[in-house]
Amino acid sequence: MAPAVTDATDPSPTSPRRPGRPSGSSRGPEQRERLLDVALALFARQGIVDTTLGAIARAAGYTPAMVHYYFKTRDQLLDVLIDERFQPLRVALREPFRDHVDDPMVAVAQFARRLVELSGEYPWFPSLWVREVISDGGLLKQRMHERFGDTRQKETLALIAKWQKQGKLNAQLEPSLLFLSILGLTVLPLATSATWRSDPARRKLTADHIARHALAVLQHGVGPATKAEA
Amino acid sequence: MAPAVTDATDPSPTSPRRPGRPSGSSRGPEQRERLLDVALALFARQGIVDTTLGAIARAAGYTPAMVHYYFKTRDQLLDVLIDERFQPLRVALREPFRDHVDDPMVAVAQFARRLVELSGEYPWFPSLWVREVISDGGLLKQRMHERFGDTRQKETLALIAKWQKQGKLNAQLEPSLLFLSILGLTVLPLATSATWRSDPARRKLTADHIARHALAVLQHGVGPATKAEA
Amino acid sequence: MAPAVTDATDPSPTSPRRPGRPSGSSRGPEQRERLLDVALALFARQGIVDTTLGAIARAAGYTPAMVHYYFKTRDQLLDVLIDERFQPLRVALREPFRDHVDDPMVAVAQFARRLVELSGEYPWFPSLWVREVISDGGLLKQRMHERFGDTRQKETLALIAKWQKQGKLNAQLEPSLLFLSILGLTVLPLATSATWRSDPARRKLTADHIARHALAVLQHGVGPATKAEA
Amino acid sequence: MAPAVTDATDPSPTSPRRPGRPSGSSRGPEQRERLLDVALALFARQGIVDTTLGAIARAAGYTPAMVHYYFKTRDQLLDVLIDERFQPLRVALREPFRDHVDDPMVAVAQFARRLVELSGEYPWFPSLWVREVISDGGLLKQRMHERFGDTRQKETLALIAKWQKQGKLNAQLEPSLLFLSILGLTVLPLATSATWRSDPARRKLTADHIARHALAVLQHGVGPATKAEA
DNA sequence: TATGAATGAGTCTTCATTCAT
DNA sequence: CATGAATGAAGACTCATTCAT
Repeated sequence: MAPAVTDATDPSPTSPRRPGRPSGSSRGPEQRERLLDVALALFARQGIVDTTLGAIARAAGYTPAMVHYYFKTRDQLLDVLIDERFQPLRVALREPFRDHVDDPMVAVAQFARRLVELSGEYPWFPSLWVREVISDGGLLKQRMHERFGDTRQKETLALIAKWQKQGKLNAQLEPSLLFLSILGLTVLPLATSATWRSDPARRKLTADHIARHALAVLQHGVGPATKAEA
Repeated sequence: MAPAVTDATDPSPTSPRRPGRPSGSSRGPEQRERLLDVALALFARQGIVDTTLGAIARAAGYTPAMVHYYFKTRDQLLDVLIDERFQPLRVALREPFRDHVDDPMVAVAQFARRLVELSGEYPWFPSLWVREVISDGGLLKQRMHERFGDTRQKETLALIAKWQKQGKLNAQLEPSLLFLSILGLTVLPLATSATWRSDPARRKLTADHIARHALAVLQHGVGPATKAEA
Repeated sequence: MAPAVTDATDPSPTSPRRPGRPSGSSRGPEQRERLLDVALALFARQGIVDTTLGAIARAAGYTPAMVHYYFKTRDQLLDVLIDERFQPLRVALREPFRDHVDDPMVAVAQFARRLVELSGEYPWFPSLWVREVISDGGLLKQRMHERFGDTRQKETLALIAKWQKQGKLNAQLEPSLLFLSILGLTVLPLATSATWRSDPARRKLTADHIARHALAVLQHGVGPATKAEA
Repeated sequence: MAPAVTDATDPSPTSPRRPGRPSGSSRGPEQRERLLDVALALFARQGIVDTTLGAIARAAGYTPAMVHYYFKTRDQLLDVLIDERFQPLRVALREPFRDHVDDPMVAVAQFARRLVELSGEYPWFPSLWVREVISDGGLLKQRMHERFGDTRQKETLALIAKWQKQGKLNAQLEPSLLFLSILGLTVLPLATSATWRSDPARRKLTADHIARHALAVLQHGVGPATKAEA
């Protein structure tokens, strides 16, 4: 048995050294990727706690033992998921605010749009984000915090405050809630969508509708258009 | 002893009859209430699936067997929770839109405020709502649907559309997303708050701040105040 | 009784008297008798091990605690059952062989008939006898042995042997199996009968048929009538 | 992957590969067989309901979890038992009546003998048959019915009636009770025998004695030999 | 006399995990 | 690489039993 001091904190998104074979070829273990895909899908559908390793294995056409072969423990599977699947999204989502430091409204709009886009590309994202990342007690919440604590948080808040002072953002906003609000207007509806199949009123809601709606609220609120905007 | 005979499906289409109770007072035994309280608290903190009956019992100072004494099965506990704790909130939340049929903005504002108030009064509400009611695969989602299917849904959507035509609501909104948006701006942040203790940037965020922020977004969007509103 | 929802499955034999008021009547421990009756009925239908004290109580319209009130433990209930319900039958069944010491065939016939009669009067008898008294591992087997070991067994066997020598009984018989054979031809079919409701071939089989059949076998075997008997 | 039968309910996206079994031999792992053997032995000795999976495991030298590994649930263990252990006996027992369609007395004799033989070979048979298959409420009764409903029943009864008309069988017999009678004369005594160790009168009763006795009754009844047969 | 409340002990079942092959 | 075999630990649920009232 291995030394068992499996440091879950190990942030090595790159070379996930497979024990034994030196892995000469570049042929990544596609099994591994497949398992990650399947895991994300099931986690998103049923919640993490409700998804057994056996279920993941079965859905992927493998044996439970194989899941352990690739991810020594259940915990490590989660860590890998965060490092290899969530982290990239996080990075991608930061861009709008980097590219438009002077025009927050543009940044906000792009951020919202990108959220919706990414959710289309990675269907597991909304559900997992809502249930397991932002929700209290979410299984990924603490983990993500540990892995990349919000280093830049203070700066970001300061930036938002500055925008408000400059009259570029609604001064009534709570800076620390800005991002969460955008998520709440985009990702939250998306996280509910699977059920929409059976809900006639929403059946035809596409990502586009959601994006449009979110932007409408973000840009004008729910009230009627004011004259200045008409 | 034997695995028992014929339990079969729960034959109580109506509210599970509370036997014994002299029926004078509707107050169940306080133990029962206590267990429900504790259950809600733990469910909200750790998620439903992660909370064993044993944990609930222990937290309440009893034995696991006693939980079964009051709620024959885990499933029935959930049902009771919905009927006795969630249902009342649902009813209370409908009022604003009943009382202000002609002024949707007032209704929206009151609805948002009430959400925040109720969340203060019932701290389990935001977390459970986000994780277990609106999230895909949430354990209460299907249950709540079964118990009170959204009868009035169509009418509500029609009403919203009417408001939009009357120029009382932002015409860009997706009617079916209106409520979810309000929830996303109020309940979602509240569902994240327990962790805020350790997040200095948000430590002082009170329910009031959240309410104010949500109203700000709902009334004006995140952009700067327009002249018409100044 | 537990506050939890009670199974609606139970088809209580008699009307489930709601307990409480002493009911005015001569009030012997009729409760006790009632419990014994119900216990026998359920034991016969589902087997002893499969029948919980709770089920007995419920079927009788009482609470489980009351069963303990009358019969301190489950074991004692069984003992009482043996003493008060089985023992009398045993005695009654001995008579034929006492009354016809000189004519075993008459005794046998009467014994068989009486078995069928008693089974009609005490419907629990065949089933319990087969499952719990003669079957290996039957819950009553050891108990009955302890309570009234077959004192007279040796004498009885000797008597049978004597009959055989006198040409009054088939000499090929194994004395120790005589009684069991008679039981096997009468009580065993009766113990199967409840199922017959759904078995068209046997639906109309009455106790009379069974008695007649058993006597036919006992008197002539299954072969065709020999000339001497014609 | 577990060898236990996978739930047909399982919605596994891909085909749930039944790995392992080389499919050449139909022999399952010997552990499985061993567990079945032990289960039968214990079921016969103590009754099915009284035998916990833990007891089976322990008696076989394994852990309870392993029983679940091979038989997903207690119920499935019973089903396997029926299919793999009872069914073969059933088939074997039919032969006599197939081979001697014209001479029922020969068939009956062979059937009785075979019952005794099989009981010697499979000591669990008599006890389980009496307690769990023919007894009302026996755990295997319904199961066996479901699995192989008595297709040929009607034909068999007709055949017996025919024999009676042809003077080949006692006309007084109830056709539907013929088989049960033979069982009652052979299997029933055998089902009692384990206890005979402690019963001096029966200690030396061998299967042979029982067979001889049963045949004696079946062929002549319990009465003395008639002249025609002398 | 009768019961509601409560529990300890035990059973079935699941699942992550290990390990020899 | 991959898996079948096996298990420890834990959870849901049941039930006989006790006890204060």
